[in-house]
Amino acid sequence: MTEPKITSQDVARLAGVSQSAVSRVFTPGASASKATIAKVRAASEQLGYRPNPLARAMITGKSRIIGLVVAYLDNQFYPLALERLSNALQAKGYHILVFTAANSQDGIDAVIRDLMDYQVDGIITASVAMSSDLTQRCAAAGIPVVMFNRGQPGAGLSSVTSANVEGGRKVAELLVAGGHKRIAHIAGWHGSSTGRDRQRGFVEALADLDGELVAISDGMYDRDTAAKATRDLLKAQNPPDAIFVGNDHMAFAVIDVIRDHGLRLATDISIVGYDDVPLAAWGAYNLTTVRQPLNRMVDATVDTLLAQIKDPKRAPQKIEIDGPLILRTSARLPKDKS
Amino acid sequence: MTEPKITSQDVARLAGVSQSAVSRVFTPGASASKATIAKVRAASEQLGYRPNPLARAMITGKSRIIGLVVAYLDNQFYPLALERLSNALQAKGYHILVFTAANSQDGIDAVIRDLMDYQVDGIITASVAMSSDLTQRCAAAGIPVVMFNRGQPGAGLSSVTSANVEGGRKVAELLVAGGHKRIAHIAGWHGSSTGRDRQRGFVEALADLDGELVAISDGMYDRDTAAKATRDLLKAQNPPDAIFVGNDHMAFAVIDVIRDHGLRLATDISIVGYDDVPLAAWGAYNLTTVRQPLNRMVDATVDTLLAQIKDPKRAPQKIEIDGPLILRTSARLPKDKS
DNA sequence: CTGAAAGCGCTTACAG
DNA sequence: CTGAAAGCGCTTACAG
Repeated sequence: MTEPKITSQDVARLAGVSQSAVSRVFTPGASASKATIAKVRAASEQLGYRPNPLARAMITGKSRIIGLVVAYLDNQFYPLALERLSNALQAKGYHILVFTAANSQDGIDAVIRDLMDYQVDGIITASVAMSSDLTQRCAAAGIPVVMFNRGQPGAGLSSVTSANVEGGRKVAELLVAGGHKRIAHIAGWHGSSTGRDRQRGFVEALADLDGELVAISDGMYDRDTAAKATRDLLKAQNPPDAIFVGNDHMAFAVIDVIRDHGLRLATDISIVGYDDVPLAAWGAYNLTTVRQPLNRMVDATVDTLLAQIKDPKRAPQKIEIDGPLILRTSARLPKDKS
Repeated sequence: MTEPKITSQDVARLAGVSQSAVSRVFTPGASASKATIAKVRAASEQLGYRPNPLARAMITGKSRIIGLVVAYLDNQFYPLALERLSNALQAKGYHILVFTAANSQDGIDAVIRDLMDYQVDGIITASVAMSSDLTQRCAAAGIPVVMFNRGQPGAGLSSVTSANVEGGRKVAELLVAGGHKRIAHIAGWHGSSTGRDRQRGFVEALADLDGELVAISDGMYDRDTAAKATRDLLKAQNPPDAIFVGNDHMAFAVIDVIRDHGLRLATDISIVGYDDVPLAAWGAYNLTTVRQPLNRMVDATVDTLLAQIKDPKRAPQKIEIDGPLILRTSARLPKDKS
């Protein structure tokens, strides 16, 4: 019962024109007379013809497909990014081939190779790093890549992040101004530029301000790891009175543990996160955090990628977008602000 | 600087065989001698050849791409479903073309048409309904569709849901057994089978048990709508002592409002959700809810879809998977269970 | 502006 | 088992 596929041949026959004429009518920028256009449109309508994008892709080398590699979908930040990225790209007429990747280097490289086979016009990696080998292969294949929410040392790739060093610094300033004396940090994964940058800004600013940093550990962007780190901190003979947590997702786990111990937020211990995901604003957490301006980051990502697709010679861009500190109730405020 | 693409011609030349021989080596099931296979593999390795899936798709009509349409990414249930679905499909060698859809009928139909153009081998819609017109077109085009977490009256499409009617019933039984006297329901969107089924099971069971249903409203699967509905309920001269909320995502909003009003969960008012997303188990909410068995639902979805791709004449299946009530602390327990 | 023709990179009968 | 050839559904020089 499968309907036969309608091809440009069928349309040509019905419209009484050549197959190339049909193709031209559907190719933006190609020339065709009004009469031809009218005949072809009418015939297409009647038959329900739509050009086969696969055939088109094979010739032009442009698939209008963007590969999107994403991980950490349990952190609310990424589904939201995926949604916005997807909408923005769809609006520009692109389709999105999605890969969910565990964050192992082998897995990611295999995935990107697959993507390249499909002749994607560009690749966005969200929360994921690429090996420099692969980076070069993409460049060699002429496939632009932009990393979302992650940077990479060399100059090979475009990336869009928030101003993470600066963000870490803001948190240090807030905590010191709030009079905290024993400050700890449960960092984002050390394997990510994002985690390292936030930590660096935080630690440097703390040193500048003579704040006392009592402990640092790697939370791996993981709830359980962060929870365990928190329990360890609270077990100490002299527990911290503030913890800067590398992202909101971990900060929620930290808060759950804190409450479990009967401690009061802001009063006994202050918690600050990073991202400002929607959940951070919900009543149950009310998390003080640094906002990552998601919409602006997404726009920058899409703009950069499309610009590079349009002009393959365009140099990779490293874009950093500043985000504000959002004051809520999980951290004690400085006297003059409260 | 763009590298030229390696084709089967290049490999054939280097290996000293015909282009068809190269193709056969890469086509599972095609016959080739050991010697040929060895020569072709060696040459491919050396050149870094990988067959072009687009060209292959054009001939075979099988793209090994599955279209995935998803909405409501702010509800934690769906990103998780997306992740699992994506992983399961990737493991089977499929690629996933993702569309995020607002839940408007026009938008979804357009999206599915796009998907069909790309000759996807199958379509999964998550949390989204399809018009019967489109359903027929997919059938006519021979593209199997399975709806995830949503059913559809007619017999046209496969669907995988949890046992929603039964789930609603379980909640009614819990609430009545817990001695609640004024029970309200903030339902899932009436436009969704899922929302309607849960409500039906709940209302019917309540009637059977002589429970008093004081109010029903449509929460639209939306936080703000649910929050407003809750405020309205609490404003009444005689507010409810229990609310069954159509999914966890809305239940979190309901709980935020309840606490805002200084009410104690389970003591003053009981809240029950639906889904059992991870957040439901976190300390901040501890939500009593009906679990949707995500992994089993995903497995059933993938199995059904692949079976239908393999055998296009296979009849559509409507699969319902039972999920348990998860008792936490947001709802008062019956005496004998507490 | 328009048609005939070549070709994108493959798979698949068809002979041998 | 293997090669020559046709063809999937398009785009794009090339003439006219």
